Amino acid sequence: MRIGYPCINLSLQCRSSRTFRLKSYSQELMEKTVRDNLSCLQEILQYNLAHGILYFRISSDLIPFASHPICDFPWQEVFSEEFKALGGFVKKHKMRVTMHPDQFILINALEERIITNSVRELVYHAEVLDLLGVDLTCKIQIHVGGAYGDKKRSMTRFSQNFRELPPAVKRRLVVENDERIYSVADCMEVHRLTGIPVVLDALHHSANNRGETLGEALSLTSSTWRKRDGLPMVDYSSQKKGAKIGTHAYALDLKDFRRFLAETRGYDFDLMLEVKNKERSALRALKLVSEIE
DNA sequence: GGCAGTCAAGTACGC
DNA sequence: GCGTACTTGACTGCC
Repeated sequence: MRIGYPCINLSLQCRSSRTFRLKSYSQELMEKTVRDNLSCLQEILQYNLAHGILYFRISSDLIPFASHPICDFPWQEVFSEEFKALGGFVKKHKMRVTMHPDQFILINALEERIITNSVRELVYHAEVLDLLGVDLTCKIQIHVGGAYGDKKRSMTRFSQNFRELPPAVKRRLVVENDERIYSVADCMEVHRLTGIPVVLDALHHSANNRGETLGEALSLTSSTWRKRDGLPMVDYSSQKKGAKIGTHAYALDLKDFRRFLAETRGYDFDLMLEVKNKERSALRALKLVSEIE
């Protein structure tokens, strides 16, 4: 099991997700921002290696406005060497990097415009991973999307639109269960229709399920990962006490995490800790896991 | 320097 | 049909 955290390292001063307002766009600002973001990503990966963290989610803001029509900056060519070096580092140390485009990415939308924009954004994500030169275990994780009043038809639309996606996106795309609409069982149906692997989000599962235990859900989702997809991906976060179900806690709740480990014993997977204090919780989780083993 | 409002993008829901 | 909540970190304007 590799343990990771998303996008930001709070122990470091730099951020790999610096952006700017659309109104401020210029090629110069774009170049500087991307250069700084890539340099910070290098710092983060070095920090991770030094601390035994081999799993990391790269921020979608690495290249701001990459899929926006305003972007006329050939970042792919300008920074190809930087990407190659970063990817070489990832591969050399057997790390896994993934990406998670946000809620606006909907390939089952009703409006053609939304699908077009989503595909552009997915192509950008695939470009980043391809430029790094990392293998197909490095995934792009999205949710199934909206229900639009008819979940079944919306799932069918997902699978139909999935078939039309560029191969570079298709081979990296995975779906994650969400806390309101698409449960693990729904994602399994999407898997049946498309063949794509399912990421299990443990907290979402606790809020939205059909009675499966966590272990049963993990057994189901694990079966969707082929050898070339790598180990199954699992997202875990502690529920913030007293807050709405699904709200991420500030720090890892060790008691809850122990229970999670007990419930998932016997399965191997890579674990993404979606906790606000980021790498600090990842380090505590690593320590706990090594003590148990 | 600090704070509050706002930011490319969407859906769901209540009125 | 319209406004608002959802979630999140960072930018931006204002004091």
